Amino acid sequence: MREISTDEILGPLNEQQRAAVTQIDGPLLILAGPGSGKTRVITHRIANIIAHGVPSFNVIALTFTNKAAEEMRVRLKRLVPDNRTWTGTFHRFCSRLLREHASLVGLKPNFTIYDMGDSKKVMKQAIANVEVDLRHYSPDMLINQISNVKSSGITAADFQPRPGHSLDAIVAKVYPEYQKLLKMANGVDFDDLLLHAVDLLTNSPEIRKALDLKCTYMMVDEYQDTNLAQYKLIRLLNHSVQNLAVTGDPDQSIYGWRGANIRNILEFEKDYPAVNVVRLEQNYRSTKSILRVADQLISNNRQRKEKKLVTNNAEGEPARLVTFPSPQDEGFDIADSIALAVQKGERRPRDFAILYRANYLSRSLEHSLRSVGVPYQVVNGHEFYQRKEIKDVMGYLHLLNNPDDNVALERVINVPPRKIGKVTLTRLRNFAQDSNISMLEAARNAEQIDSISKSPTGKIASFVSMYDRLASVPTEEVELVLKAILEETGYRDWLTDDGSEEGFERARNVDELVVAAQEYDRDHPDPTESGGLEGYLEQASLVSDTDIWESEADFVTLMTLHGAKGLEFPCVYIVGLEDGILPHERSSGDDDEIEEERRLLFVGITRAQEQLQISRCMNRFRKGSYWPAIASRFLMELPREEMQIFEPASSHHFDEEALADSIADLDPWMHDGLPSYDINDDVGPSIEIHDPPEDGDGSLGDVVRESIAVAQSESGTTGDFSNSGEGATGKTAAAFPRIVTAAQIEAEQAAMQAHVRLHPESYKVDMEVEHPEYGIGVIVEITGKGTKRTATVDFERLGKKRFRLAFCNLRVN
DNA sequence: TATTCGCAAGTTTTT
DNA sequence: CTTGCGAATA
Repeated sequence: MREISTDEILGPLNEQQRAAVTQIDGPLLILAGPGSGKTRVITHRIANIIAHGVPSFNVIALTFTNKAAEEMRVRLKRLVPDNRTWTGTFHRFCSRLLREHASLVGLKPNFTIYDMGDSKKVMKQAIANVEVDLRHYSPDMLINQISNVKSSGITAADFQPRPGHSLDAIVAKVYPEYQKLLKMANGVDFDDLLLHAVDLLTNSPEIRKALDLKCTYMMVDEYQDTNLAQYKLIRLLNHSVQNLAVTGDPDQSIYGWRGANIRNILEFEKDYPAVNVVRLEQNYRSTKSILRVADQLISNNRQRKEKKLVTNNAEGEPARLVTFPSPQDEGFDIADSIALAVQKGERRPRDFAILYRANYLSRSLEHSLRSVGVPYQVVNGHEFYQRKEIKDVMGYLHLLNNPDDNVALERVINVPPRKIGKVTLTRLRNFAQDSNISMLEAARNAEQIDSISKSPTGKIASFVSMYDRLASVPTEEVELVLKAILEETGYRDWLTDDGSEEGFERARNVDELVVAAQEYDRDHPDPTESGGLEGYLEQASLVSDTDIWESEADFVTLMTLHGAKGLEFPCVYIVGLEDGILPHERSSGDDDEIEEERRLLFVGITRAQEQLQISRCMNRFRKGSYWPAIASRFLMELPREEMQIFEPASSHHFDEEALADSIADLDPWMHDGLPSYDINDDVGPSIEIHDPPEDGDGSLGDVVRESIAVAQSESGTTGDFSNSGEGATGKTAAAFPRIVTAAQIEAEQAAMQAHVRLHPESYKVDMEVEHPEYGIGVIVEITGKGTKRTATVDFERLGKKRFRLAFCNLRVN
């Protein structure tokens, strides 16, 4: 191993950072403000520990996201090229541990990790099985409650309902049943990964001790986000030796709703009395003015460890506080200003991030960015894996890897349709549960099940034999397994059978999955080292949304405030600062929850390096129509006197009722990404915030696209991230963000020019129109208005059909 | 008994 | 818009 010089490790550090890095033994609490070089401290500290003779494989670093783990791994490798330090997420750590000792917690090593949707199905089944009265609670509330119990490290056997607590009483019944079903399916949910690991280490002292001795130096990142189960896990692994260093920032604790316990960090000093506390307060990220905004906001929180934020960075521009009439204005204004900055050559798309409280808020922003021609990526990780076609194909993979996976079997047994229906399935399920075998096993013996009549038996038998043919395919290369599935089941052909555009879209997604599998195989050639089917499935289950973010590519980033934690951008827009959105209406209960929402905004603000704009709208689309929106209370907690404030001009002829009407009529247009006409025109001019771009001569978009093309070709050569090591995230995950490239936008616009879809009022009788399915026809009658405006079209081949013009896909040549 | 169609309801954050 | 659920239909 190469000798690392002390200079190399300590040189680039400030005094506080150095204090954290040079402490090797004993407990250490690093309170790290945003942008304070936390990752640098962790990696340099590990390097220092190794430099002092500790074998690198005795050091382990736990993070929350794969992205953070990956970054740590890469940066550590730069300092200590051939280290064998394990870096990864809690969940991955536990998953590894459980696969090794599965039988000790009643699992088999090939267990399935269920996502939320699948867990929900199991939960519904459990609820049905125990016949509880759910009149006063929804399944979602129950899922939540059980998740909370699990996050506290309480197993089904240990659970004690509080007397007189009706939800607890239900949990006491459903929780054990839910666990029973999971166990039968050889599956775990996310909470189980932690819970079972804690269970394992608690009940197997030898394993606990061995692991404790192996992990002699432990680092935990984002400690403020740990829940009780994670806390227990950490304690179990720091029993014999307490060389534990945790980093965190109570002001950035934003996962309380998930069971994260801010107490863990606030009381770390009580848990480990010998602790040394280091504060990293020097900020290297943001301008002074941005930092003051963050500081003043967070000072409204009572539950916190007082912490200063100081920086030597420039004063910078004042932050901007803007009020827009509507989300359309908000979107177009942001898109325009980004396009302008890119056009002038001041910025590149990747310098910008637009952050919001909830995913649905990205819609109008996407629409605007498209119209203006700015490439963007929406970081919404599970979206891809949540698609039906992807879940179906993954279902087959899961069933092959884990034949007990009943959820997967129920998902795929009749997809594509094999004429095996609900009733048959229920009988199969009941038989399996009664005989304590898997549903696949039950299917093998279908002819012995009295309740199942003759005709479905044959269908089931042919499904089973198809499964057996697939099961004979070697699982070392995921790509081959995937292709065999598509071939054998005819799934892909079934998608495109009806010739619809949607079908082709789905088939493309499936193809993308095959490409991802290819890449996975390439990056994980060794089946024993997380390669092969099992490794692939595990990784697919444990990717999160920020993991999927492409930092190298030149796109504007759209993501939730939660997703943005740990990242930084030169220019940040935070949108939707409205009561009910931020703070969110479903969390505006007590002070604690308001404080968490405030921290969420604090996280958003502190992502910004140079420019920050916070905005809100006076109207927001909710429950089918536009409603006046109230400004977020947080806006009054900002240092308004030093910010640039923009309100709509008073002369602006703004008629709320007319706006609501006009936009309600237009709503279908908002979602479908077809900017046939500019909603702005109906609303009136947007407020003047900066110089409006030159009138529409089309040159703006072109210039933007051109500079984007250049940027992309540059990043293509420089941005090759050669990730060796374990490659937890790897490129597989990187293939899935919803990216809209300049080329795509161009193609779309070209297509739109060829076939133009019109405003509902613009269609006239006798017009010739084209429909994607029915072909060419002539409008013979038009009635109604607004969204009810309906045309009757006489098609050459199929005769007359009626269409609601606002929704249909009729185009004029 | 499976499939398809129509209608109603609903949209926080995520490992 | 999307998803899920129930009723009609083949």
